[in-house]
Amino acid sequence: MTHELAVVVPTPAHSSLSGRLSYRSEFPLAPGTLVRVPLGRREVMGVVWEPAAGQAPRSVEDTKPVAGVLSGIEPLSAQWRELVGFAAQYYQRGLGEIALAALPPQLRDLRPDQLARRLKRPAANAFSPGTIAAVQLTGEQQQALAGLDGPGGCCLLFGATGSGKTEVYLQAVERLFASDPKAQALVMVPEINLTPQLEQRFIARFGAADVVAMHSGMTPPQRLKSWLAGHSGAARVVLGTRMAVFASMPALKLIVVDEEHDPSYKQQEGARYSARDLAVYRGRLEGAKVLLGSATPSLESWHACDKGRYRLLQMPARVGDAQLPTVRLLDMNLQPHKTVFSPQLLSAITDRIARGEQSLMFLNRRGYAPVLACSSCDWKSECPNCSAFRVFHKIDRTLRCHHCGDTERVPRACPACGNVDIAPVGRGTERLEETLAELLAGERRPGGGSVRIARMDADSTRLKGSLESQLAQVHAGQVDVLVGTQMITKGHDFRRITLVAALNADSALFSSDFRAPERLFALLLQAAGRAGRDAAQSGASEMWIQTWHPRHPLFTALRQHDYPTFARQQLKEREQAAMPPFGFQALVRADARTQEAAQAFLATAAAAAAQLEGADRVTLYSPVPMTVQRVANVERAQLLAESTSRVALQRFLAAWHPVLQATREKGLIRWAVDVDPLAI
DNA sequence: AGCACGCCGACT
DNA sequence: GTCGGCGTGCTC
Repeated sequence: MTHELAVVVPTPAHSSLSGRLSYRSEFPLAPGTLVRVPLGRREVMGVVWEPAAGQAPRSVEDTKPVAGVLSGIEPLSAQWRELVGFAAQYYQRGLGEIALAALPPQLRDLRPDQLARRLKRPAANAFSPGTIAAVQLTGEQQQALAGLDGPGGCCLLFGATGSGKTEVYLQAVERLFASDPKAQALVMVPEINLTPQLEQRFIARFGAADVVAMHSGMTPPQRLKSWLAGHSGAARVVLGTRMAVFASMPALKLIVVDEEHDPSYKQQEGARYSARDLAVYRGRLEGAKVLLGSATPSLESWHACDKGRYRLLQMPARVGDAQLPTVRLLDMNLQPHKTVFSPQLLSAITDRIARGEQSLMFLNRRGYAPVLACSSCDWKSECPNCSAFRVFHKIDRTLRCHHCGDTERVPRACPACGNVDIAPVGRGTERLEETLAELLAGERRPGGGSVRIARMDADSTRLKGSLESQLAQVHAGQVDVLVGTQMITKGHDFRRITLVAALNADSALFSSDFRAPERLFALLLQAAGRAGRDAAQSGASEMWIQTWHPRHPLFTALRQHDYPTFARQQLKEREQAAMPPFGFQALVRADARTQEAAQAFLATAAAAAAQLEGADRVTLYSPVPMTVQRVANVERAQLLAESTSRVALQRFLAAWHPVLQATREKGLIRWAVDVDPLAI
């Protein structure tokens, strides 16, 4: 007997094949079964799905038979399929695109016989039980942990930096396992860099056999192994980056999203989903508790607490009597022109050096200088392919475009007029390191040696293992001053740092992006959180901000470590402007040969949208070029859609999708919808 | 996305 | 006369 099957396969949303395809099989196959099917001239992996409601099946002669079944693997659960279905619908992507991207690549790439061999290989991890016992919780931590048991599925753990959120996560998982030995927990972190240290802590507590990691830095065999361990239930803790939100976990009972405010949870290319939002949805779907943690929650989550949708758990104090650092604002209007390090800051640094303490200088800009310019003509180091400047990297004497990767040796003389006097404009971490080294050249460490400065950014940590070794040097006290980008502000538990300084915070103050203040506040508070984590030194720990706008309300709130006041004020502004979380947005982005073509495509699609369902409740703005208008010789434009109703916006986007698909424009390369965009 | 087919410039 | 450029279109 022949069975009709609906199968999702990896086809991008562009083609009209974004839904289920019909195949036939001699045997009935349960939804969730992994299969290989012929598609055009090739064979791809697919997942059996439930048939689409109200879609007439194709005639049998139009369908091809399933080519093979991955029989060694249990079908994916109904909840997993529902999560994928929701993500595809909400973020306007193909079912198969999301489903297949959520599976380990080796499942797709391995030949059936190779896969069978992998499945037979015993998952025999040497049995190594956790060795580190739970530590005694503070009163606040105990209350937070107890609060998890309250009503409602989603809690926001609002805990100061250094308040011991990780220990709460650990004990929440521990208690879950005590009550249900089969239960599984999913723990998410925003960045790959943060997985190793968290993994260590979880392994120390629960043993290596129970904990697996899941992130894009792993090799394909590792990823397959982790995925299978989660899917079979053998791994009780899955720890990973945003991709882990789709991990198949049959007994999922707890989801932790650490640093839930972090923009990295929102994918910025391909399927632009928010792993944090999907985690909340998944929690409801699976009946699992969701614990969002942050010292500076997203305004979305904070607002959800205001509305009673999430429960707020608070831990304002640091563990072990450690104090939060004193925030000091340094008015740059009172400094001589072109001051980089004010004398006050410099003396604060040298004081630390004399005491054998460490300082951290935070500047969110890589390279030596963002622009190189000719002093006699108007030449600047523009990228030939992008509407952006190439950044001067002095270390290897290159000009590098941070958008398209274009790299060139620094010219000896101005390429336009031949003048040899071309100079760096502005300052990145490389130059900051250099300037600081000059300023501190005369200083001595307690032992008499010269001051040691280290730089940490994406360039200095590019090689595998260099991040770890650099961190180890800092921890071992071999560094006096650490200069770096936001990479150094996240998560790292530096014990000897008592001074943090932000050197160019102002640029974000007057950004046109309405989320810029929220991001800046989070970034600065997080940076401040690197100081004084050791209680013995925390009393003298400081966060310095050099600014031209010391009276800005953002800094006033930051000085008090007062996130709630900041959030209240921001939410008020957002409400008045009907911005998220009070309004809902989606962007359509278009890439084309010319800017005109990109905008024409958007304009045509917008004009055709007027008649659609829900169009009266959605505002469509005019197409505009993107901030960086051209990248790698592709022109980019975008169009904003806004509504006060999430449901109306969703309905409209669903109706608009086929219109966008049918819109033809010469020179158009691709387009994509970005629902709940982080930046506009 | 792949992978075809399809119609125009520099090579054996 | 062919090899190959990437523009357009299809895949149950």
